Amino acid sequence: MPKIVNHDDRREKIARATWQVILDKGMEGATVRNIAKEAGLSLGALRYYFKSQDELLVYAMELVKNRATKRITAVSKKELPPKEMAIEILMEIVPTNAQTRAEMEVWLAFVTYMKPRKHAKLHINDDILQGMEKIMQYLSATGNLRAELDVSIETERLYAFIDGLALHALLHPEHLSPEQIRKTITYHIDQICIF
Amino acid sequence: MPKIVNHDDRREKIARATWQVILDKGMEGATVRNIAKEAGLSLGALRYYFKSQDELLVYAMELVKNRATKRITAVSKKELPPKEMAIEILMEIVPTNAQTRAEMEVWLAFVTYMKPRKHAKLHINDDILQGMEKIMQYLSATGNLRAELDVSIETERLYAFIDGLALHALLHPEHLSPEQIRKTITYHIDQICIF
DNA sequence: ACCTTTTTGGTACAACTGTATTATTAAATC
DNA sequence: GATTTAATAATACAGTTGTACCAAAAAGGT
Repeated sequence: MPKIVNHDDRREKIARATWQVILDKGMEGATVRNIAKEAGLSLGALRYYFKSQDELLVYAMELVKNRATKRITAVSKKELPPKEMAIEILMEIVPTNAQTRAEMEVWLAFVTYMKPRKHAKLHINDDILQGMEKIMQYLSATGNLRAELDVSIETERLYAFIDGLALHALLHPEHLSPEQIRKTITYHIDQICIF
Repeated sequence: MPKIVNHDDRREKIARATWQVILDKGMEGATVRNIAKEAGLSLGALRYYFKSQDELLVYAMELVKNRATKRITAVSKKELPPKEMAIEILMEIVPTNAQTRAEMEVWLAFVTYMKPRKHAKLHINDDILQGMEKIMQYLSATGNLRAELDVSIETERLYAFIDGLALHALLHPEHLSPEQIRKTITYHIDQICIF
């Protein structure tokens, strides 16, 4: 059993370099050579940590997913009133800063890249949908949700609303400031809650 | 002034072949050779109609935009009650059939492809935003909109909601049937309108 | 018939792609 | 210190890319 010093750290560093290259040059620019150059490694070194390009891309995307999941669960751990809690979690999904914007940009590039390639299925959105269900359930259980609403459709509506907002924040960041995003999300929550 | 028989028709045919290739193999597969093969032309012939690949891609995307615009304006010409009119127009934006799904898939692939390439700006979303503004304005002018609502934020909300729904319909067509899409859209319109 | 212009197919080329292979260095284990 | 393994670098290769070029064909006008 050989002692491996920092194998996983290196893979993560390479994944980070991959994100940067995708941000700079798009999915087409995510070549093994560009990634190796960004990571400061040789082709051979890169190939040692990832046997193929596909393995590298999949790993990099799973890391994106894990990061987002971690951020969201961290927020959900905080002690907040139901409505504020919902708003904070939703704000964590919509890209508002360079960090989260980069994450979603990479994710979107990867999704459209993988779309015509059947074999690899993506389950990222399922997690977000589950999050929406949890939020609606939470608001309902704490008595904040207006009683006459259809929870099932409202979940779908919130899901679409948030992802659309995220898409717009990504494609037109100059037209949708973080303050406007928060205002719009708060508005929606207020509309489906009592008061 | 030489008589050109069907120059524009050929360019449109090539653009259509480009869409098909993007649908089949993604943006990475949209090579001049693949497109020429799909269109049944030689490399030289293709190059005669489009001096560069960029010119071809831009032309193909403008055609997508024109098609969508035409479909929507055609619906808006119909004589319908305000709420039904709004629903029909919104249904035209969300991809519900193979045709419109293909259009949006190509558009999304193109947008993410062009994102890191600064020079070319896309104005497609501006048109959709203007459409949302028109719908809200129309609902408001005909007295269907609930009075206490903030029209500005409601427009942004509708905009995000529809684009999110469109994104979901594209990425998870099995989870969002046309009937469900119509039901969700109708629900949203009902929520912001009187009755 | 001739000539001009449009349209096409074929080929060539330099650059880039993912992957494979090799030799060499650094590190760990005995 | 010896030896085994991890890690790196360099190079090679076959395939694909966008673009350029050119000769042949088709079409149109005179």
